[in-house]
Formats: sequence, C-alpha cells, structure tokens
Amino acid sequence: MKGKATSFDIAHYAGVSQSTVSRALRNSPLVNEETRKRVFEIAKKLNYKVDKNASNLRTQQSSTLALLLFEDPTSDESQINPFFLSMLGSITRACAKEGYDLLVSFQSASADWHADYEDSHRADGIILLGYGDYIDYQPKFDSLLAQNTKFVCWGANVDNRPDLTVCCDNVGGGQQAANHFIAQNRTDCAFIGDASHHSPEFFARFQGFKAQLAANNITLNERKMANAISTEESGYHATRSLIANNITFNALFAASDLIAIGAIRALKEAGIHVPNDVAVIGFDNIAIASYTNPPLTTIEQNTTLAGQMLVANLLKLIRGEHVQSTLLPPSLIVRGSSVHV
Amino acid sequence: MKGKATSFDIAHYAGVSQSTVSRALRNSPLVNEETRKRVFEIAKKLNYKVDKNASNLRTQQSSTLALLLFEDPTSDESQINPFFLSMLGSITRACAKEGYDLLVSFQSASADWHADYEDSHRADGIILLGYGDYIDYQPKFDSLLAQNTKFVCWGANVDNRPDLTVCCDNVGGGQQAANHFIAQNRTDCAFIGDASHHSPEFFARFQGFKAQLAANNITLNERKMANAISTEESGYHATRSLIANNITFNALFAASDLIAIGAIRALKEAGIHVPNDVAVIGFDNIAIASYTNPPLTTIEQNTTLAGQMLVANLLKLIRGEHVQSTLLPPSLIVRGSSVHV
DNA sequence: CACCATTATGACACCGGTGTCATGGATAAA
DNA sequence: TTTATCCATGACACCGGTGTCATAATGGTG
Repeated sequence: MKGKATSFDIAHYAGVSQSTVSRALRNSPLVNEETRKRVFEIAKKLNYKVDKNASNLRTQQSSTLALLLFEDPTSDESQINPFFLSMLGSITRACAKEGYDLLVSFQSASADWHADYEDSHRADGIILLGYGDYIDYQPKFDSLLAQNTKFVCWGANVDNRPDLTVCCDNVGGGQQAANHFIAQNRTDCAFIGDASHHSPEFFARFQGFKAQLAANNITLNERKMANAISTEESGYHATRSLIANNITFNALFAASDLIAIGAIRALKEAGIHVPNDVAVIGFDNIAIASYTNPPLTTIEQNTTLAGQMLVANLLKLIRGEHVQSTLLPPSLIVRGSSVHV
Repeated sequence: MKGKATSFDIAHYAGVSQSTVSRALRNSPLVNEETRKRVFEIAKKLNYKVDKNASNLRTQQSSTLALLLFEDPTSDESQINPFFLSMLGSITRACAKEGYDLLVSFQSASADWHADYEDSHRADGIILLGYGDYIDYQPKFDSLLAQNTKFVCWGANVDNRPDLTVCCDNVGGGQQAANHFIAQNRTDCAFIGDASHHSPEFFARFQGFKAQLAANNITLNERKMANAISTEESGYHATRSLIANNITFNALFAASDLIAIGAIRALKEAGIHVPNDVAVIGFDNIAIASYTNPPLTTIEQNTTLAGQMLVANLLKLIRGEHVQSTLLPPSLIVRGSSVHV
C-alpha cells in the first residue's frame, strides 16, 4: 500500500461500496451492524483516517476555530504578554473539550486579516484576542459583520453588537481596587495605564476606579496619572516620570500586572517602600504576580472561564443560536504589595 | 450574491474560464497580464478567498503544521507549564514567518493521537512538545516513522533518529550548574528532579551535573536527591522531604525553574536562607524566574531559537531535505538565588 | 399470492479548486 | 502561402469524501 489509505481501499477489502464505508464510519443508522464492524476493523488495520479536506469541502465546515492574537504594537518580539498566553492555553483546552481544532495566528493590527480564515473555510469562526487600539479595528469588525463572519472578541466593543464581546467586568474590577485602598485609608491615589478611550479595557478599569473614589468623596488628581501600555518597561517609565515630577501618592492602581511590576521596580529604585509608602494593585493576576517582591495584590481575571465563554459563545453563533452579552466577574487577590507589613 | 464567491463567479464576471481565474490568482506565467489584473480586481470586489479545503484536497498539502502539547500527567488542569507556553509562542511566531498555519492541540500521553493530524491531511507535519515519560511514547514514535509521518519532537529521543529531535544541551546545562557551584566552593550539592530515565531531559541535566562534579572530585550523595515533576508543588514537597530527613546541603540544582521555586519556598519555610545557606539554580529561565525572591539563577533555554529550529527542521523533513541533529546551547543566568549577598 | 413498508446497499452527482491536454489565433520562419 | 512555434485560454478529469436517489432483498399483512 503506497500513500494513505482511502475509503475506496476499505471498500475494496470489505467487499462493499465506498458509500457504505463512508456511512459505516460515520455511524449512520442505515448501515448493518456487522458491515460496520468489518469496515471499522479494516479501517483500523489500514490506519485509515478520514481526509479532512475532502470532508470539509463537501460539508462546508471545518470543526476548526481560529484564534487571532493581536500584539501590542510596541511589544518586544520575543515575549508574549503572559495574560494572553494564559488565555491561549485556556482557549486551546476549551476547544479540545468541544471537539474543535484550533488554528493560532499572530496578527499585526494593520494586516489585512479580516475574515481571511473563515472565508477560506479554514475555520468555522474566529476568536479575536488583544489589547490595543481597538478604534482601528472597528471598520474591520464592520466588514466581518457585513460578510456574516462568525466571530467573538475579547474586551473590545463591537458597535451595536455587545453580545459578540466576552469581557471581564473591568469597571467592577476598578471599583474593587478603589474599595481596597479606601478600606485602608489610602486615599492619595495614582493611576497608571491608559485613561484615554484607545483601550476600552484600560479605560473601563480607570473609570470604575475613579467613580468609586468619587463615590467616597475622593478626587483622583489628574496629575497623578500616567499613560502606559501593558509592558513592564512601560510601567517602569511611566512611574519614573511621576516620581521625577515630584508627584506624591500612597496608593497606585496599575491597569495591568506587567505595568504594576514595572511600577514597583521604579518605586523601589526611588527608595519608596511598597507597600508601606505606596500600596500597589495590578490587574490580571498573571502567574508572575504571586512571585514578585512583594507579591502583587491584583484583580484577577478568570482566564479559564474566559476561554470557555469565548469558545461557547462562538459555537453558539456558528450554530445560529442566540448569544448573550457576557461579563465575567473579577476578584480581588490581596497579597503583600497593598497591605502594611 | 449569497454565500461565498467561488472562482466560477469571478470567471463569469471576468468573461473567462474558471481555469484561467485559478491560474491568474496563483500568478501562473501562462496568463495574460491584463486578464490577471481584471481577475484580481473582481476577486477583491467579491471578497474572494481561495477555499483551502478544495485547494488542499487537490494538492495534497495543507500549509499547516500541528503542535501537540503533552501535559505532565499530574499537572493542574488550569495551569500550563510556562516553559511550554513560551515555546508555544515562539513556534507560533516561527510558523507565521514561514507562511504556515499552526494547529494547536493538547493531548494526554495515553490518547491515540499518533499521526491523526497528518493522516487526515489537516497538517503537513507535527511538532511534539512535552516533558513526560517518553518511554511510553517510543512505540508511537515507531508507528509515526512506519507511516512516514513527518514530525519533530522536543527533548525526547527517537530511537535511531536523533535528527528528529531538537533539544537543549541538557548535559552541558547541568555542567554549567555544577561549575557555578564549584566556583563558589558550594560542593555539598543536592539535586531535585527526576534522576531516572523516565524524562530524558531531566536525566541529562542530572548526568551533566553529576559528571562535572565528579570531574572535580566531588561526589553527589545519592541521599541528597529527590524526585519531582516539573511543578512548583512537586518541588516544594520534594525539598520538604529532604529537610524532614535532616539531609543537609549548601547548593541545590533543580531540574526546572518551577521545581526550584517550590524548593525555595520549602527552604524559606524551614528557616534556611537562600542563597546564604543554600544556593539554588533552576533550569529554563521562565518569565517568573527573574521576579522570585530572591531572583532565580537558572540555565536558560532559548525558546525563540528552539521554536525556530523545530519549525525549520520540520519543514526540511516535509520537503524531503536532510535534517541534522540539533542541540541548542543553554546559558547560565546568574541572579540572587546562587550568590552570597 | 399480491402489496407495501422496511432495511441495506450501490450509483452518481457534487463540493471548489488544480493539473493536463487540446485548441485556436498570432507571429515567425521556410 | 504553408508550416512551425508560441501564447493564452478552455475543457475536463481529478482529489476523497458526503448527500440523494434508485434498487434489491426481506418481512409482514390481508
């Protein structure tokens, strides 16, 4: 036998038609039990596997989902944001559980990625994952919608279709951070992240934080804010610039753990003690967070659940079912970076 | 226009045959330049994408690689070994650079995974990734070889085919660890990992470590060794058991960073100072390593290069080219866990 | 025994491309 | 003018399955 075995080979050995082989292998009730057994045995002996290309071509579906990862535009080539790596892991698991394969691909925001995977029938649907300047994406979302491409995305708001987004309750997370500071009388707060509308996630965290402070008659001084993207370097530099400008504060909320870690480095360098002088809270609860010195208090996003919801919602869309807007509850994880020692 | 556009649609609008459309889109030199331009324009207007299933079916190749991740059998459902996550990231990048898609899948060691992806024509080749009890895998490797499946694997030795393995020079890494201890007169060494043959990687690290000590007339006491798999928990418990048995040492080489991190926790708990009482070296240089307290000295594996080599070698195999055995040089990263303060 | 329902199977078109061969027209060489 | 050569294109089989329809065999019923 040269080359891979086909259903015709099995048909030949089993003394039945190829049609019957195909039916037998797919457990069609139309086929006799003995015939099926014989077919299965021969299939096993020949190490036969259904050719997915042929099968997908005929059925017009692929049992495959595509995951498109958008990188922070400025991020280092070699390192991937650990939060997204964690998401990638949980999405992979969720796909496997649902019997779907997962195609993974990195994309730069500018690339002409939209719909490529689904239009080419490589995947039945698309999961979009990435922080970043989502405003750029809106036209592409529109194009996806116009072509009736099935997709869900993490964090970003798709105009008029909130149901397509799976998202952590970033506003609630920001509120929890504020409450934690307030409970400890840390009311001279700083925020590091992106308080503009560019990143809807960071913005929501900021909004929740600010609003909850305001609800307790605390004003977040605009001078005590600095922009940063989600890297350690960026957090470090943003914090340094605050310190260099003699901005003081006793509590710091960072829009992500990486930013927080960079901030702690900058604070330490300046001789500012964490948490005694400044309490720090991050966001995400990446694996590193529990190993920093001091261990990082953070708002956890449940990536396992997030991955499951993304996959579950996408599959619903593919099946034409109704999808509900999904907000995942974050939870405060208190560690050493925010409580007096 | 309902449904996706096909090459026939384009042919219709362009007033040429479908054959010509297909040729034009693939930049065949047989087609007139003006015709090609017209075809491309219409294709763009119709948002046409080549159906990968049809194309793959005909050409019998998929421009896709499959990555099979084998989990530590005892590892926690939710967390994936960060070293492999990092590999996953670099492999994804390397695939993208080569114009290949990547199918990612988790597998348990027992599952009947072998050759599934390639036989079904979903992928042109397979990358196998995982620590674990590779002895179990050998028959499956044989079956892959027998079926002429194209695959490469990380770390594991495939009998008689060392060229199919891409691997860090674990022996050399173990030697570097030994040298680092020796240079500081830390000669009362312990090893935590798996010194049996089950994990060829851990075993090689152990062998290199032991041999280099021996070359310097230092004997590694067998009582100062404990088995562990690559998790923080396992490292913690292994170290605790050593301590509980009143085993003393002033240097500890852990077969992976996670083990080292668990070991440090156990040591701290027992009131043993790192590095003053015990110097610790890990292996991998995962992202967490630089944030532990103290920061972890470790033997770095270059995951970016590893991912590139895995992909490059696999593509060579697919193209029928000769593949060379690949050993990647590790490098010692000295941090606070191994040097006196 | 005639009639219809049920069951198991085969024949065949089809999915949407790709590769091969045939064909027609233009141009160059004889 | 005729023949050879080249170029651009069309027709068609093919990849390996799946879905539909037709058909043969079986069994139960009146």
